Amino acid sequence: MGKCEQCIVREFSSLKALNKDELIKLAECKTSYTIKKGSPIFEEGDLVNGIYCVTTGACKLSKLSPNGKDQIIKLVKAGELLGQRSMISDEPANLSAVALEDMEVCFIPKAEVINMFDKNNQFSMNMMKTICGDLKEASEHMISISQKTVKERLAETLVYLEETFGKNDDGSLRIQLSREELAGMIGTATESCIRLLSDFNKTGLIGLIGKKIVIKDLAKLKKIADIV
Amino acid sequence: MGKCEQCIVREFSSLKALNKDELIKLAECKTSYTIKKGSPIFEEGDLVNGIYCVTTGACKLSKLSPNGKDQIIKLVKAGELLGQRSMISDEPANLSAVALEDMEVCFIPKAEVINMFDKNNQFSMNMMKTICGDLKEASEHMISISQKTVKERLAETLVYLEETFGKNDDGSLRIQLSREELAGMIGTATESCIRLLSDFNKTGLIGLIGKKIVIKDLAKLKKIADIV
DNA sequence: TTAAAAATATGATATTTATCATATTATTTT
DNA sequence: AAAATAATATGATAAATATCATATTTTTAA
Repeated sequence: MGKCEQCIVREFSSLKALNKDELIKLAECKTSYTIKKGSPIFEEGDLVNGIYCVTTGACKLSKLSPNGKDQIIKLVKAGELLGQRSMISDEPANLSAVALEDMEVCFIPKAEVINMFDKNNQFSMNMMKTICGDLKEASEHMISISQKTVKERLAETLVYLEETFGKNDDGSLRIQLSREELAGMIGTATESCIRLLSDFNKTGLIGLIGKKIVIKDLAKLKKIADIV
Repeated sequence: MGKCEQCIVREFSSLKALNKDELIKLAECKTSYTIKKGSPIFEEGDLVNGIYCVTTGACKLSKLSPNGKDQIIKLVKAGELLGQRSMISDEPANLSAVALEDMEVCFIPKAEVINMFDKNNQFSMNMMKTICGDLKEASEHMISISQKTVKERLAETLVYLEETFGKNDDGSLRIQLSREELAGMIGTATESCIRLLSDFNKTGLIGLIGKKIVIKDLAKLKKIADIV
């Protein structure tokens, strides 16, 4: 059983408010899981009776629509928590969490989280702030979908992916999304997404190495995305 | 100065967790405001140093986009709170709150809210649940904008408006939105919204009395919106 | 009350984006 | 390694929606 005390990722989430004793207690009640790329951590409709702390890897939070399209609401990376919404609301998850790469996550049962809420105000305040941040992002994402063109949203998303997940040695985006997943983030048809990537490639904004994407002109992409 | 104890709307928000003493204390520190239809309660960029409790009336939370369109993120009605996101995040508001009808609101300063967070866990838990609910709604709204047609979204919104705000004696929607505002909720051009209302009118789904809208076939609208 | 302004309505057209069809390339399975 | 499958790519078209123009109605202000 790993020690939460020595786990650096806790510094990046609400858990940073916990003191030594609380971390020791946390280490005793948590369960660690390894999740293979493509596997779900939880699925739409599951009762998530606690929260997951992502130690390594990243996942997507998405919802399958009746027409078969998977809309990606948010990407969650190492250091972030997962499942708070469902746990706090006491409702089944409205989104599925699926690993985009191999992951390690720690599950913290609800009773323990609630206990920490009660005893550590800074922890609950941090959690509130995180959720408020998510809410702000959701509003902005909504406006972006409703008022920007697909081209602008693709540019915006590519910039976000590079700035959030970094790049490999060959300059390609570290986080590997299929074209279908990228389309799901943008809220467009897969073909439209592929077509625009192709355009960006032709105009030198990006490079395409197989299915890998290299950002070649970040400044111009930002300009297209209208994020100055 | 009104007594919070005797104010029924508190039962509809996180404030329901407060006990008698807390309500008396609240009544002492709150400030009441009257807001005329069309006036802002706060605007994008304002630091909202507390929360507003809506006593009567309703308002829209919206964001003005660079192209001049006002995207409506959420409607807030009597009984609900306003400004939590900004207050909790300690950030300027990312949305403007503008009265859709004459309103009465009570402002509760941040210090008092934080104090209640610390002393009353149920209150902070309620607040978290509300914000989580908002987050869920935002996700669903996002999916709706990205995967449903304008027609489906208009149907969905009309159903929502009748079910949430009720109707007048003549059967028209109680909440009065301009076509432009309705378009802003749906995320479409005003003309497109007007055109579809006209279609719905011609096919007997709704009636149009001047600018008022009467829902005539709720079941069929729900079917169009795909909310069974 | 009348003139001016704003909101609603509708037609014509342009633009954006989705869909369908079909290659081409990459990946997996046998 | 070859066959099968899946992912990516691109063209041709259709559908949805935005935009522009202009008329009509409603509201506001002089």
